[in-house]
Amino acid sequence: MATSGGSFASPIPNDPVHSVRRFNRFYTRQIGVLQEHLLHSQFSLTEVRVLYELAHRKQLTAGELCQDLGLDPGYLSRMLQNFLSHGWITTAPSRQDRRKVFLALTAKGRKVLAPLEQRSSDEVSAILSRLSPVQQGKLLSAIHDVESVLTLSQQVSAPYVLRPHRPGDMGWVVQRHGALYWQEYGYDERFEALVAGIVAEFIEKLDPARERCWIAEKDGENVGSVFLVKKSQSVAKLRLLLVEPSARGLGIGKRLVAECIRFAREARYKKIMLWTQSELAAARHLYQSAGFELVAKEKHRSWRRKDLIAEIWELKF
Amino acid sequence: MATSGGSFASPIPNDPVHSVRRFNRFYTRQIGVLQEHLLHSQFSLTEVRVLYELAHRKQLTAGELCQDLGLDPGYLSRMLQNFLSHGWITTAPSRQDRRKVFLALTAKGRKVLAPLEQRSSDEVSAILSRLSPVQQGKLLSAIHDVESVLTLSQQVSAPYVLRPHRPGDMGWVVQRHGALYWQEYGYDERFEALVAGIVAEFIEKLDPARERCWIAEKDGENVGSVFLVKKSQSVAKLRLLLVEPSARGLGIGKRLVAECIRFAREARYKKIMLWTQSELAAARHLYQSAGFELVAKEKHRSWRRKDLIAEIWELKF
DNA sequence: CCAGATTAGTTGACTCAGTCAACTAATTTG
DNA sequence: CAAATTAGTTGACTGAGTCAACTAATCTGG
Repeated sequence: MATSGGSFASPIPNDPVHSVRRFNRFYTRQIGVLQEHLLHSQFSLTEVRVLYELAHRKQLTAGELCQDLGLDPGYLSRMLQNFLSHGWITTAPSRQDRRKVFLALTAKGRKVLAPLEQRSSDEVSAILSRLSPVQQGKLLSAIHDVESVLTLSQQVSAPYVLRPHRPGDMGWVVQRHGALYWQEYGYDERFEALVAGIVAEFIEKLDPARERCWIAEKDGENVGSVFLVKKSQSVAKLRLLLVEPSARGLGIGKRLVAECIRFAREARYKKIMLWTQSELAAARHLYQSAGFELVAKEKHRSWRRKDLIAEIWELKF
Repeated sequence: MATSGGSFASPIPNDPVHSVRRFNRFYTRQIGVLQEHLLHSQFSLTEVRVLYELAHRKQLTAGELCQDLGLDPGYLSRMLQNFLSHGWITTAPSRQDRRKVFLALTAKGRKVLAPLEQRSSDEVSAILSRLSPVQQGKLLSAIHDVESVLTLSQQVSAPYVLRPHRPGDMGWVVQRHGALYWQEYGYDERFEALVAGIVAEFIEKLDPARERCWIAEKDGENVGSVFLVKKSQSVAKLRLLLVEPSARGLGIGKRLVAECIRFAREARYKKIMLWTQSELAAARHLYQSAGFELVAKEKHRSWRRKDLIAEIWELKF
């Protein structure tokens, strides 16, 4: 493995971020050295990754490869045709969906991959063999710790995705607004009816170029929503921001608001306005952080509540 | 960070090579995710690496950047000119060597780099903040272990390089052959004289297209040698293979022989032959492993030794 | 001391890994 | 059942990086 620059015996900074970033640079170099033999193979790194996946998974389609390896479909298509022409893979059309083909490595394909796999193993083996048993155990234990800590952390707080709305979401938005605002703030079913009217109008009059709904999804479940709707040609409205309690603290709300703002700018609105209640502290904080300004307040009695203060916030571009 | 596929709780294979390779794939994905923001910056990954080095080192030349980052000089040249035109770097010609220029990041350059550095730190910080203090400590301890084990291992067995001969090497070859063969096998100074004659003829009659000497160097010191010389148009001779005792066991001898063979093939010889003594067990094993075949043996008395058996080995292409 | 070799960096021409968009055929959806 | 969407293909292109020839400066050996 390539030697890292400078003496390792120098004092380790206490800053964990610095330590992790330095480790990342260090390990990038290790991986670079290990992969160097691939640069001298007949395959590019990406080709090796594709062959590797084909060797280790069954019933694989091109679409899945694109998804999992982050590849351009056109690029992969050409790569697979090249592999086919060399006889390294076979294709079998899916019976369920004749657009899809299942890909598999042939014996010949395994044969061309085998030396690369062997070489990769040999290089790691060489590294390990330079370590004493004690040092080797220390290394293996450490990489196991790194992997387990990070993997478990990711499982605990798996990332969420924002996606456009799809059938079923509107009902969910209405249902969850109704339930949560009742639970958390005591707003009665008239609030839920208001939400239902908002989403009905959104769907009935949707202008996709200038209006959108985002749903936050985590582990296959909806956990948040926000809408941007057109108030006028130059003014947009941000509505129905909601994050499930179980998904709070992950930055979902902030991200939903940011997406709204981004889209509104793209759509060349001059302003976003929104109507909220003074007691929705978390939401108000998000708006404030995003640059919205409070421009109006008004006391009102609604949804079986007698003490509400409505607020209007605006963000000018 | 991206979640790795499958459950981590599955039994860990006992094979250390497999574990390290899996960790390498895992960590490549982590690093890939961390670097993704760079893909959306105005800089390529390589540009960021160059800017980073300029930010953290002084008295840096283009040649040093090429050397340390493995960059093509022409490519770097254009990159640096681009940086210069944006005002991100300055150049100062060296007083000692007017071919060289010293490079430095300007305040403007630091300004464009700063958000990327900040973003990198923020991402690592986000990861760390998702960990409990206990888990964070575990991670930091583990990466420290990985880095220290591998770094110390590399310091102990820093890689060697093979390079062509340069002035001074011939004397070294003669001197070390003389000393080592006397120490290890009792060959007297007539052996050293033989070696001197071989290297003298090599230099005097060198045909660089078809003859070469390789010197193995480790930590700035010569630790091995081998020569390939022309016996006839179609036959090459491998001569003066030597590895210092302190550098044995690292595969240097194998590598020297392999380089000879590679070069001989390139030069379109049909055969390599060599003359060795039966008692040079390590060398004989290397030749055998490389495909050489023993074709002749002859007892002889030389160099104050009365019991030598000379052997002729050949490798046909 | 000087011609030839080597080095530091530049310029011209090129390769190819990967991107983007338009396409065809098949499937899904309202 | 028409329109929308999806899986994969094809055409055209970009730009990160390579290779070789170049200029100017330095080093080396005779």
